Amino acid sequence: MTESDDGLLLRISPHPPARDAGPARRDTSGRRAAIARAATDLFLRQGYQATSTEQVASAASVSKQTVYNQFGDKETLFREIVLGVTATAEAFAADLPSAMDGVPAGADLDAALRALARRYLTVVVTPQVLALRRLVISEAVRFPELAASYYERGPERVLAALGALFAGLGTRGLLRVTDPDRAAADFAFLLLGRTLDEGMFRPRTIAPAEIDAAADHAVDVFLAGCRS
Amino acid sequence: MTESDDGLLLRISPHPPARDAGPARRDTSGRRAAIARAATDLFLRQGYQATSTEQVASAASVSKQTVYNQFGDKETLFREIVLGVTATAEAFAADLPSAMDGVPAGADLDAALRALARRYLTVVVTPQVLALRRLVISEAVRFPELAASYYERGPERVLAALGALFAGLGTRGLLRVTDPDRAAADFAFLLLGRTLDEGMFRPRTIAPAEIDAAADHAVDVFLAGCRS
DNA sequence: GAAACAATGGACCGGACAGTACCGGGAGCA
DNA sequence: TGCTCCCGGTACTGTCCGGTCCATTGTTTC
Repeated sequence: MTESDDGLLLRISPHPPARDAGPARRDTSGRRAAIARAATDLFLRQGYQATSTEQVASAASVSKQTVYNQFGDKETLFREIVLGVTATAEAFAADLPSAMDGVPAGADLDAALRALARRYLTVVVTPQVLALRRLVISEAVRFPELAASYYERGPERVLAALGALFAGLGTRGLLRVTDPDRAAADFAFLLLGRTLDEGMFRPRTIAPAEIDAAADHAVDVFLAGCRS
Repeated sequence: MTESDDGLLLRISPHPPARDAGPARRDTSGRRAAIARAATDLFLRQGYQATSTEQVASAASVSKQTVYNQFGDKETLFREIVLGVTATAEAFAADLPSAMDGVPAGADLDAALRALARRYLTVVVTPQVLALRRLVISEAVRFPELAASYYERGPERVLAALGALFAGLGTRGLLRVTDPDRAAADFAFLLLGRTLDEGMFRPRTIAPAEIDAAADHAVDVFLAGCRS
């Protein structure tokens, strides 16, 4: 609670869903955002069960009643927080397909893939992303529909975008791909698998050099299988 | 609580650590094992926080006091359960290196790798293994040393055994490997990545045909990179 | 057969926490 | 400026759960 890392994009809707009619009487949206920020920080660091609504309230410099007025109950708050943070992954997935539109020749494909791999891995091993994964997995039993929604909007959407990307490279003759979706999964898990898996159990900081090495290696192995 | 799937190996020590001196007065080990079985089932299905010691006791047809006499407190019980189930993975890892000692020629390498991949994937997507992973990840914040221990004895040990296997195949000239550990991670995550990742968020049963297809594909891609 | 001993089991305690009731005070309106 | 409405803060309630206490029972030994 001493410091909160605000490097995290928040997509919490600034208006409470119930009372959008009528003029805002007070500084409602500011408080709501403050609660969302505090809750995001606490949930990601401590998990759902371990954070009490009182903790959220005091971290947001707000009373507990305000939290309940804004979000209804703890489960709703949690859902909004998780979906809000998940939006970050959606934004990344949306950028992926366009990332390699400009690749002209086969020689540059290598470099472009390496750059893409580096960007991808860098985002995924972010402490916030790892913490979100841990959080969603932790509550997958209690909130199965939330876990499914996260997977769909996050990892699966990224895989789909990657598949579309590879399909495009295939039709342009730059890559020999029979099944773009499988190729996407191969690429993704060659790249992320080890780091992501270890990151679930042993939090540690990944050095940039390590990221570069992993990205280069993944691209090497991947291209060995489907260079055209 | 209606039924407990007992397909899970349990390696809980049948004797309480404190009183191994003196003759056992009652049916101590039986009760201890029953508690361990019930706790394993409940922890894997519901998680640590959501299962109360009373639930464990009643599922084991035993009183709460007996649980506390046998295991001290809830945290100790949890640690023993997790380490006990983890022993399953250790047993698998111990079998891996010897799995391919008898591979004679290069033609059979393909088939042997496919069989290995199929066995590996089949074990890892077991509901019990997935549940254990989810459980350990869930409590990684509260029990960091347990998470580290699980990772070390489970996934990391399997990767090390796989690395040793590939190193052996390399020296025998059957495979072209520069870095056996990296090759092991590549193989493992090509094979498991997608299924394992999805399994964390969306519990579903994996059809045997799906396992075969994934195993064959993983071996294809892997061998494309390091066939000698 | 009896006494001693230890584990057992049901009742119990203290704390934590989600959610609520009620009152004070500030914002809009006349 | 005064009135009204509604939001927010404090204090509270009911519940659940981890852990403990003590009477009881079954076992072992003499």
